[in-house]
Amino acid sequence: MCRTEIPGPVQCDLEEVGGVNGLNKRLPSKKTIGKISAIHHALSDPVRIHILYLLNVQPLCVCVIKECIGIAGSKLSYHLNIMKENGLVDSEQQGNWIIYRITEKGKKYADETV
Amino acid sequence: MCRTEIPGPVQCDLEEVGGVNGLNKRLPSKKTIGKISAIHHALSDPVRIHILYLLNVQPLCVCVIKECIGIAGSKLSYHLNIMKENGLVDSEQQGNWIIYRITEKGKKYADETV
DNA sequence: TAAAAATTTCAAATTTAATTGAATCAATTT
DNA sequence: AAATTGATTCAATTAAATTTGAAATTTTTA
Repeated sequence: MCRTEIPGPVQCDLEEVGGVNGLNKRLPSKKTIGKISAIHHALSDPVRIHILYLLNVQPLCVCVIKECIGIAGSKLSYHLNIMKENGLVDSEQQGNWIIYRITEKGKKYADETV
Repeated sequence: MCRTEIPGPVQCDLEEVGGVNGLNKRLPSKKTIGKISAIHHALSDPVRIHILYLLNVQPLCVCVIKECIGIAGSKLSYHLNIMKENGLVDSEQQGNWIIYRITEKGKKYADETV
């Protein structure tokens, strides 16, 4: 890694932890890291956060979400789908409409402070 | 919004909340929504989650992070910078090295369950 | 069963993010 | 002060995500 010595405190802590190998053992698996980044990716767009907070108030059909946000239907579908794939929302057909609702998982993220 | 009527339960809840206007008033501001999506974007890459968990164990210089993750220096710099801009980590120069540490804000995200 | 409405799907175009390697910068050592 | 090392910056490239509008799908109504 570094040819010469690395800084004292970092060095000490690192030894205590078992060096680079020991450090790596303390980390989540590659798979887990992938899942974590994926859920954050699903939340990384303002449109999707907007939808999340809307559905945190009450379940809504697509046409009302569309009216609230003011975007094209195809665009809305695209974002709803990403949220659904990541378990933030789910949907149910009711007659001519499809009602989207926030999931328990989604709620976890709808209450965070910035 | 919808030409005919919207589904009963959605309709009722929506009226209670003050219609689309009332609903919109319950949401965070555009600015807040932007901040929330930005922080999630900073966490939306596996490399950055990897770094976050590394630094959650202990502060590290760039060369050790590089060794743990196994990526090019310029790539690492790019990701560290995004994390820093979003307040997940900060850094301090110590002689020839730059030590990165997780922030309080960063810690909040390093303990979440998937 | 044809027409209409709500929503989704698809392919193309656009935008944004990430990667790469060379060059640069800053601190340190000789 | 020149050479070395750790780290960042930059411009070019590649890759991924988002947007767009038209077409298709599903359900309901006439």
